[in-house]
Amino acid sequence: MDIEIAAKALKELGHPIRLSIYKRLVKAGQPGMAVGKLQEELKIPNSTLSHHIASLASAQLLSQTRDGRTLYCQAEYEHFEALIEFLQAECCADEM
Amino acid sequence: MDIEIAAKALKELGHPIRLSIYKRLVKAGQPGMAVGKLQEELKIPNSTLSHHIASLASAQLLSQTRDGRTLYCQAEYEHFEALIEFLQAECCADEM
DNA sequence: ACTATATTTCGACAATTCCAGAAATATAGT
DNA sequence: ACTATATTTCTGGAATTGTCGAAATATAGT
Repeated sequence: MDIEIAAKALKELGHPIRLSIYKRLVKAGQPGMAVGKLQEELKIPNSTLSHHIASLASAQLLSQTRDGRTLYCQAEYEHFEALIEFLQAECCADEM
Repeated sequence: MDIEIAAKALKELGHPIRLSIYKRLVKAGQPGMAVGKLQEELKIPNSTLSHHIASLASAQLLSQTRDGRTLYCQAEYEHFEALIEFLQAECCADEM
C-alpha cells in the first residue's frame, strides 16, 4: 500500500458517521448489512447515508452486493488490515 | 478513546502531506524534527506546512518544543497507539 | 402494467478545507 | 538597537465536503 492510498483510506474513515458505518459493517461480518438497516440504526437521511457509503466504497473500504431489492454492504476487511499494517510499518517507533 | 476522537485523528492523518509529516516524525523519534527540516524535505511553502502541523497538533498527534529559535515537532506516539488499539477493538473481525 | 420497497442521483446551499503570499512574531547573535 | 533566521498568523480565493429534500432508478410481487 502506498502513502496516497493509505491517506485516502484514513481520510474516508476520518468522519464520525463513516467510521460508525464501517465499525458496524465489520461487526456484521461476511453477510454484511443492508443499507436500510444502517439507516435505521444511524437515523440519518438516506441520501446522506448513500453519500457516505459511496465515500467508503471509493476508498475500497466496502463493497456491495444485491439480494433482491436490498443492497448489502460488506466491509472490505483486507484493505483495512493492509492499512493497519502500513501504519505499523511506516509509522511505528522501535518499541512496538 | 471515543469514536469522535478517533475520527478526528484519522481525518488529520488522512492527507498525504500530513501522513508524510507524521511518518517522518515517528522515524525521528524522541528528539523530534525541526519545522525547517521538514520544510526542506517536503519542499512546500512554510505557511502550508505550518497549517498542516497545526492540524496534526489539533488532533494531539504531535507536540512541539522550542530549542532556541528552532521548534521541534514530536510525534505523540501514545495517542497514535491508542488510535490503532481503538481500531483493532472496534473494527476488528474475529480473525485478528 | 401497477404498486410497493430499497437505494441512488440530482440540485442546491452552507460549511470546511487547502494552498500560498505577505506580514507579523519570536529568538538569537552582534 | 539592529540584523538575521525560524516559524506562525493573517487574508483570501478556489476547491471540496456535508447535508438533505425531491426526483429518479432498480427490483420484486400481484
